[in-house]
Amino acid sequence: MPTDDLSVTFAALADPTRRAILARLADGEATVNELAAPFEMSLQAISKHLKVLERAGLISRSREAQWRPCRLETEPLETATAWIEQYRDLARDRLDRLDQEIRKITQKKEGHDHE
Amino acid sequence: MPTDDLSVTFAALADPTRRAILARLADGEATVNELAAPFEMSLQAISKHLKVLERAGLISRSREAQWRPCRLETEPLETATAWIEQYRDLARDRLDRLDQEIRKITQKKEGHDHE
DNA sequence: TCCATAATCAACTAGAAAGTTAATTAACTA
DNA sequence: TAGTTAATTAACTTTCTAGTTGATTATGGA
Repeated sequence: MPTDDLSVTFAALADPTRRAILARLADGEATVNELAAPFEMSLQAISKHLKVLERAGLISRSREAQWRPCRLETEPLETATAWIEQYRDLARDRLDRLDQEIRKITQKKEGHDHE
Repeated sequence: MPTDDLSVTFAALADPTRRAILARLADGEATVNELAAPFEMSLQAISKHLKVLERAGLISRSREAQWRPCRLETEPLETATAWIEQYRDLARDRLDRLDQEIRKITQKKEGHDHE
């Protein structure tokens, strides 16, 4: 299993239960039981999912009496989008340049056709 | 293993070798051997990574004689960033509102202090 | 103190992921 | 046709993941 930050972040996002938990947390803090409520699976399974999210830095947990409220942390989300966008943009630029080349060639050809 | 599109995309991105392959492809098409060259692992392993990327729709492959050039496909990258940004923005907005509330309360308190 | 609640830890299982080597397919080349 | 190159498929191993149940820890309340 890769252990670099980006891999850990993407791996954490690669599960619908964990993404649903993050979506819920975008609305505000919640306890483990609250987060577990919508799902069929056991509380222990949710606890494990939270551990994965915490390890990825996507959530943080405090302590209030016997509750451990979770909150969303956006920093790894920034890093993840930054990575994706970098290569999306590079690919886009390259395609734009290709497109321009094709246009140039096509225009030249059309010019010759008309003369 | 979850099989929904987003999970498949994020899982594909959760590996440094695969991300390096995508980074290379942002520069333009490449064959399997070209993509494999920078890595220590076997060609077969790279072939498997490419299969994962293809299944996620992150690359497409054509055929030219005995070569199968790979190209980057950006559509799943868009979907992935869209998901992330949605919840990042929701969380950001919520924090902004919280911040305003705190400011209001602090200003009221300060007002009273000075009267 | 005793009990209930919130959550985690421990041990286990089934299935998936990532790598290996060996064999196979497909296309070009002499 | 025989040989070479590009790439995939097959079989196998090791390690990790995601879930289970049962036991344990930590806190608060009667």
